[in-house]
Amino acid sequence: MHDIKWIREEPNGLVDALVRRGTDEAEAQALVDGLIALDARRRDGIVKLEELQARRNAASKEIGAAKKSGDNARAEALMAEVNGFKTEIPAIEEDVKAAEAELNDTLAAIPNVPLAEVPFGRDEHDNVPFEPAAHAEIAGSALAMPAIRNYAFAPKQHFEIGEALGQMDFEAAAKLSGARFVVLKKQLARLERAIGQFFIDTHTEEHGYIEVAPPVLVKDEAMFGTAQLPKFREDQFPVVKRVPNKEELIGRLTREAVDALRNHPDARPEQSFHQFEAMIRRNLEEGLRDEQLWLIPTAEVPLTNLVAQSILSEDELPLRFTALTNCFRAEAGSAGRDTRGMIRQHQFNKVEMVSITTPEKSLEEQERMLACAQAVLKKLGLHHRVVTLCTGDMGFASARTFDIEVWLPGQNAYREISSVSTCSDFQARRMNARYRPKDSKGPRFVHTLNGSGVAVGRAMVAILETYQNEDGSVNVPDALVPYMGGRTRIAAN
RNA sequence: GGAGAGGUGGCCGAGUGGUUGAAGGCGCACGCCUGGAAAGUGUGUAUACGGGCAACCGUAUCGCGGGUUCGAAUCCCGCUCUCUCCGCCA
Repeated sequence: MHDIKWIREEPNGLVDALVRRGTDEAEAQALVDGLIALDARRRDGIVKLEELQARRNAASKEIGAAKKSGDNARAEALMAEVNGFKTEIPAIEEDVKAAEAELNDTLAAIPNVPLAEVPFGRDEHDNVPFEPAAHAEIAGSALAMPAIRNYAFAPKQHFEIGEALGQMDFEAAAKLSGARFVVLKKQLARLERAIGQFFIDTHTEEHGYIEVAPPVLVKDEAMFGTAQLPKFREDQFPVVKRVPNKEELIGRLTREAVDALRNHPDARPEQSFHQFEAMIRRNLEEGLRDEQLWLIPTAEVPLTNLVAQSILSEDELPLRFTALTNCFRAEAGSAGRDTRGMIRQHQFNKVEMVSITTPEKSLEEQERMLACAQAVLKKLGLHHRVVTLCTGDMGFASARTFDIEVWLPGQNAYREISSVSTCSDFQARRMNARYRPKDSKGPRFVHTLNGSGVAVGRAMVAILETYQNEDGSVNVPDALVPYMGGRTRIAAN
């Protein structure tokens, strides 16, 4: 979410950012002009409103004073004057609210500004190689990049391997849940679990992350904070807890309340019951709404929102959280893509890293986080490369993103296995997450970063394809052997 | 799910319609006192939005939303969260 003050003062900053992300220039200009007009309308309203409120408050105080001194005539006169505001104030209030709501809705759908050094581009073909630089100090980052293995046979794809082992069952999953799910069995089920354990242990024990076990169902506010909502609603899985027999319930409760009032000794005239009934009904309808939660698409959502609505002290930063969770994605726009195998599922496990830092430290932290993600891949001996996403390929909330693409010999291709982003203060604004600088000049917004550390399902895909043998068995990478009960090889049975 | 109690500033806690943005205390900051420190003492100590070059001024905020009123922390309604007891449950 952008600061409207910044837009007001530097409208071209946002226009440029939108154009770099691929918006047509005229369209971007119109959007920004609209924002500025809404902001002007809102502020004009506020000035008028506050003027009236100030007069009302002053008069009310005088009324109090007049009544105290017994000057009833004066009190009456003031009350008559102030009565005039009773329609004027709410009308302006409503207009300010409407302008503000429209302004916020529009702002909420505008993506973050890419950092100046992010390469311009339209899509993933314009991404550029990333050269590892400043993050050599991270444990594991000194390990050499695993080489691409040579095979004396044609390497198979992971689903061919898994199905031949009898331990990866897409048909069973389809029976239970439909397309884009998988059932793992035996050693592959364990391998999946082992990979997650290994990742999270590495990040907590070697990289200083705090392990978190968060809810995977979250409220609208959390999804708004990390910017899945409102724009990407269709990509999410909603979970609704319905209020049963709502209409009947509201009717009954309203009747009971009205009867109670009617039977009250101080019951007022019949007319006031209708007003009362309307109010009760309105409140009940507001209060008994179906409860709507969302399945998280990534642990970024709960982890980042841990700091929502808070003011941290600078000493606490950086905060580094990690979690192993299920992730749920509707994959609404991906019909036909990656339909075979485990690459693109509605449900998968992922280890996520989230850092909360000061603005000064966020770029450095992003490289550190990238190194942490690379470290687990190197320990597994998985060849990969890193790219800096171009402006056109970056996510909505990101100011700069590095993708790690792991080598899949069966597919003969690099596939994304981790995405490491700094969101600058974009999410922090949405969730009002701030910190108090040491030289306290009032609170500032934190910077939030997130990165996969890494996707468990895709890591398993890479392991199966990388460590496959000609006989269909798969070697267990050394780092995972302890997590596999000492087993060094996965074979049928 | 049922019954009850409660939610006030960084913390504790007063406050049932009229200079209460909020007493008092603790904490914190700065000063005085002291050889230095403790004790003592004085002053200050929220956030957001809007206006102003600024000093500063205005508005809003006592869990959240709505209502009554000239005026609400205070009265009414709904929701929510916390605590206690009962029930149910992995």
